[in-house]
Amino acid sequence: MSPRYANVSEREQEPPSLAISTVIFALRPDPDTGNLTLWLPLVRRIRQPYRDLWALPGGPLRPSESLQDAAARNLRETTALAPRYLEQLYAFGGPDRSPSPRVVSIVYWALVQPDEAALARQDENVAWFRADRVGTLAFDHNQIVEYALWRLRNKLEYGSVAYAFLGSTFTLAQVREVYEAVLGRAMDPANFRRQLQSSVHIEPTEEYLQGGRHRPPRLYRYTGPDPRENSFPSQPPQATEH
Amino acid sequence: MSPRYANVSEREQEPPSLAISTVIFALRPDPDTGNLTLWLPLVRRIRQPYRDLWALPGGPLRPSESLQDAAARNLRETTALAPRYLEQLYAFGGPDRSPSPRVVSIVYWALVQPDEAALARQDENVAWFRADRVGTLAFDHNQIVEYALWRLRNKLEYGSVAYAFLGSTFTLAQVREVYEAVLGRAMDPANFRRQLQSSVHIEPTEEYLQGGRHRPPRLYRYTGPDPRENSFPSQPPQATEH
DNA sequence: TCAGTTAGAGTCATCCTGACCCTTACTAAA
DNA sequence: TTTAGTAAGGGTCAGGATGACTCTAACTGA
Repeated sequence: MSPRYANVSEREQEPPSLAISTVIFALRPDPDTGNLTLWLPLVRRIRQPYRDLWALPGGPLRPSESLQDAAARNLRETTALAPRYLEQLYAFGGPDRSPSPRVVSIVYWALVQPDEAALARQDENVAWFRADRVGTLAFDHNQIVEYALWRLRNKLEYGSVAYAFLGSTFTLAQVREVYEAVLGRAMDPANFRRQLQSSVHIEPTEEYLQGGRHRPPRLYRYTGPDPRENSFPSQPPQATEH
Repeated sequence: MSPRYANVSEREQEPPSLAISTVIFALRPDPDTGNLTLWLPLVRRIRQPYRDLWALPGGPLRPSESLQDAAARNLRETTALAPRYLEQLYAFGGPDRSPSPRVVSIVYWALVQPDEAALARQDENVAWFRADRVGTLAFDHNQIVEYALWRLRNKLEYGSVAYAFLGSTFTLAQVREVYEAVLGRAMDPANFRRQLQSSVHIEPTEEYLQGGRHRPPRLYRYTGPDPRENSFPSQPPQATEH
């Protein structure tokens, strides 16, 4: 590698560059237990620094695209996925998070449906990892994944993010599985059902899921606001002036 | 060629410039009613674009400082304030949010105590506005202020942000005033007291606030975690490893 | 000394939650 | 055809939290 600057002070005159990265979450059955668990795709770095370590997918911001568009494109290019949910996570910009030229990363996080995730590209340099077993990543990406997990769990308890993992109709047990996978703990099926049904954002259909081994469960449909609207840009949560 | 981007890198682009801005909230008595209300300082733009309009304080990121340090410095330089609470709000980077050269702004929000706020610099080009009456601001700063207000209200209901507005000891009525000012509605004093006391994060002292016109209230002390720790960088909410 | 006001404790009905139980409806095996 | 097993989905019950409200204590200023 050729040094770009003769010394430190020269290097420090250079403005920090800007990059967009994404943390992509999907639910997949654990190969051992068969339970749904959280997975995310990582890409192998093919150059220095941190060559051969795994890292979050990312890339530069193009002149005419918004931050969110850049994240969506980036995600599509590395994993061939079109996520249902895409939201800004945090901007990471410590002066020492990357050696040599300083990089400020604006990180997005995405949720994809299991069937989509199955179609994701996967090769020598793109692989899926269990979210709690990613190993040592390049840069500060371990921190970023931890933070994304924390945000995901927080958001789940709050609102309607769970449906971003699911299709247009789903059984209540499927919603419960999403919660159990993300929060990492079992939940009482009866109480969970009661809570969901008391929520306004869900609506029973007249259809039942056939083909299971037991009593066929009713299918439901999500009718609330687009889950992304919970964050920016959003409707003012209460009219502050009339 | 040395790597310019932390992630999968592509060809180099014309980089958008990066700026740090801050939304600074303080509580001040309303000049008309005397009730505590939310205020924030704005600076007048002295050059194009949006010349003579009010805007959020902001400035560039220096090479060796972290994003948070840049926000703190920026805040100190424009208002002479050292806030008790400073947290990242959002990164705004739409391609059309600023005419001509594209600017990506990483926005922080700060909470300062009323006595501090009274010391803030104030001149022809720096003035305080009621948060719900800022008028038309430069760039997309109206959106940013709206979003910061929404986040503030959300965080308040959740946790321990209120104490960032207060000194080291305070009466329960003062905490209630903070809530009423931020949420914009009156709260039952008795129920509010009960809720706060059931919270673990607060501790009675042996002192009473003298000099009032009525029965002297007991002073309390906040003993919970630093309110900033609720967000990133934070303790892992549950130990995922070990 | 008294009127006014806030501090702070307590009451009560209601709602939400977690733990638990029971019936219904289906499949697969006997 | 019968029976065992399991998930769906309905329900009960006790305990905790919440909102509306009342009552007494303690101080100041007139």
